Amino acid sequence: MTLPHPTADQISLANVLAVLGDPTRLAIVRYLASKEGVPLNCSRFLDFASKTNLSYHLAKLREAGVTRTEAVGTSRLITLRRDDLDRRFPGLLDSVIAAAGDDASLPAVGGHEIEVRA
Amino acid sequence: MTLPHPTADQISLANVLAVLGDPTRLAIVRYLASKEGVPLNCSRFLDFASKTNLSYHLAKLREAGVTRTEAVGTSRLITLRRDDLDRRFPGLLDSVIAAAGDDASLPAVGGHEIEVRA
DNA sequence: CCAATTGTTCAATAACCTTTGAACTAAGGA
DNA sequence: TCCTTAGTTCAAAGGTTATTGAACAATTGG
Repeated sequence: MTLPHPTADQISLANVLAVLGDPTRLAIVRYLASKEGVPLNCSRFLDFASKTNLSYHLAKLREAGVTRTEAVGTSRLITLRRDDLDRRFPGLLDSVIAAAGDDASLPAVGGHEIEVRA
Repeated sequence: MTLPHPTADQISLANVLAVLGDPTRLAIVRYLASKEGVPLNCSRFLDFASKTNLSYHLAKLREAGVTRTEAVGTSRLITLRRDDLDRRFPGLLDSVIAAAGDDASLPAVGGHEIEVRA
């Protein structure tokens, strides 16, 4: 893990909410949740924003403590920090994901066929 | 009810999260939750911001569908839209309020002694 | 080594957010 | 009627956010 992440207790509720309060980032988180356990690289999110813009949004998610980003080769493997978020804010992530799943204003979670190769 | 409110299904998740992602508004919501059932007027929130600024934040909360504001005389009576929020985003409000209660970075919920007179 | 792939950084821009004080409206009481 | 109380509106300032394209760095495969 090369990139800077907050520790679990540095994660602030207001910050997490603010970061999730953006449609692009909410779509990213929903997509991560739909593939939970599988680390996804940035290119998996290109439906939601341009490459440059993804770099920005993924950094916001990481800095807020919502995601963990691991550098592997030229890739960044991204996962939800479910354990830390659940410990810190029980039930929050689940209710956000469930609500996002019902939200028609968000782009649908697409089905790329190829997962990241381990 | 004079002031404009979104209907329950106009309430957007991203917007609710964005609006709650501000420490002042989070403190207001937490305070409302701590007195749930009791309509509070604006002056009850003067610990959190100036009068002018409260007007701004309370409008944001109302426009996002988080609170309901009723004009009574020169007062505005403010309540949480728990029913609508729970129907739309089950569990969200409770987990936010619970998390906010544990968050040391937010101002404590103070105990004014006098409730609004019915 | 060369080229392609992955993603970051930078500067610029436009939009939006928060906060302020001064001026305002509207209702209620003396 | 006059004053007070409760909140709103306005314009301005300063800050942050989201988005873009061009340029960059780093790893990997041929």
